[in-house]
Amino acid sequence: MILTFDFSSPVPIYLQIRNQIVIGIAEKKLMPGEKLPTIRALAEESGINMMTVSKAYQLLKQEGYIITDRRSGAVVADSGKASVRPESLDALRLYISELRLSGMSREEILALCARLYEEGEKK
Amino acid sequence: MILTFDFSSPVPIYLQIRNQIVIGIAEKKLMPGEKLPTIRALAEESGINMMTVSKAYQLLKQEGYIITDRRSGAVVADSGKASVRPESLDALRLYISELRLSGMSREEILALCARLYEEGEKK
Amino acid sequence: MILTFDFSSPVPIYLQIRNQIVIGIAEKKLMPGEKLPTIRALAEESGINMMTVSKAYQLLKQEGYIITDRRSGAVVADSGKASVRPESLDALRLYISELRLSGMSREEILALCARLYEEGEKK
Amino acid sequence: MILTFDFSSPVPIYLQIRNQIVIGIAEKKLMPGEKLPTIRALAEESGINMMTVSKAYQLLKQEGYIITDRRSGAVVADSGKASVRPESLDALRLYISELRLSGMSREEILALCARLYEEGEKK
DNA sequence: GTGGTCTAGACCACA
DNA sequence: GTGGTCTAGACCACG
Repeated sequence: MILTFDFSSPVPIYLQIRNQIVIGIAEKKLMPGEKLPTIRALAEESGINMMTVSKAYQLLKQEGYIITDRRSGAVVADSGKASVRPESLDALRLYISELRLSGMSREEILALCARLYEEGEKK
Repeated sequence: MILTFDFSSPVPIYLQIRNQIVIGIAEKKLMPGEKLPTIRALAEESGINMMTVSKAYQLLKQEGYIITDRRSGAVVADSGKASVRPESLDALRLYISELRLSGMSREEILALCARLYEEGEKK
Repeated sequence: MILTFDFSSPVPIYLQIRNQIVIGIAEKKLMPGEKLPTIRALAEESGINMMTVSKAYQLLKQEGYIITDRRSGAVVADSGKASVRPESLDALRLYISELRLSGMSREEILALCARLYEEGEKK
Repeated sequence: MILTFDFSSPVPIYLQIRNQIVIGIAEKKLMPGEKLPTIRALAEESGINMMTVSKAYQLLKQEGYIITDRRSGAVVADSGKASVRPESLDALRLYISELRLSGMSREEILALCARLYEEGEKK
């Protein structure tokens, strides 16, 4: 599990970390119960400040994606613990609208969604 | 077509305007060729700063969703003229990941996407 | 509304800020719609770092006690928007247990609770 | 008397132990004079470090909830021996504020407090 | 002007 | 060892 960053993106770094970990869990690159790197380790290997990594972890914890155990650091939570953010639904609606306006058909869009879904299944 | 704003959202106002207009076009509340309100009019009726509305219109124009005509102001462009933002794909992947982690099955997610797509078709 | 801090307390500063503002709202020293000091102003007058104050405000926002408006800073939200944290109930149970074990009777405890409640009513 | 732990809670483990024992005494699951498990036994059966359990017992002793006897280990002290922590009052004020802001009326709050009090009486 | 983000360093309690 | 907190300063996008 390697993280990559786009420092020129409007998406803040801590959210980029959070997003990649969420996708990693969904696509089973990170399994429930698996240990995440410690804040310090992740900060060091990625060159990101500890506070920033910490912010990402706190967000992930608050959303229910990970559990931070005082003794052993952070581990991936069991699936189904996280709840969908209402903004996610709005955003999904928006992106599907954009795809349609770019000329994609209903079938193409659904096929795309299915493909994205299956990205995590085949593993 | 009424615009609503969430001033406490992290999404900047100009993007909220842009997003609502894009969804409006996709869901056919705004038809190709239809005139949009002038910047001044929209700013006044919604209590938003003109600079902010202007920024939204510039973005919409640049993305190909609207065309600005010196005489008649801004009109909705023909469908298929807009280009998909490359971030959209990543975002779609992220949102599908979130839906899956909330416990939704492949079928439920695809049904949701289809429903979001059809929101604009039935009209 | 003057904030006071106990730097030797195990309760972190940002929580002390949050708690005092919550109490202030409940006891009507801060009314719905009222503007809170800006992060910078509060940081300066209290000698606390901006980031710490910011953390308190973000928590208050997330819990629904305040709304941060991109234009005018933070204002007190309407009452009834916030939801009780389950930990609060546990903590209440704990404190009532402690009061009882210190020898207070049922009536004394209820009178104390009533008094604390009315602290905000008489204003 | 079974102890449960939330390792992802900000409340340190030793306090979680202490709190559960205090509630247990108040709700008469632990009676004055009753023997508590030894530090070693409690540590083993719950998988907690002995140092941590010891810290909890020291705190309980210092607060007057238990008495440690060289021969018979730790026993529950007589009621009324414990002293109220001064922070308790502030905390109570805070929690009542939170309940009020969640929309509960004076009567509902007092009824809740009475119910929490009686939790231990009916036994 | 505002809030939001980030850095580089530090200290602390907990286990 | 871990995560949690705090500081002092900086930059940025937004409106």
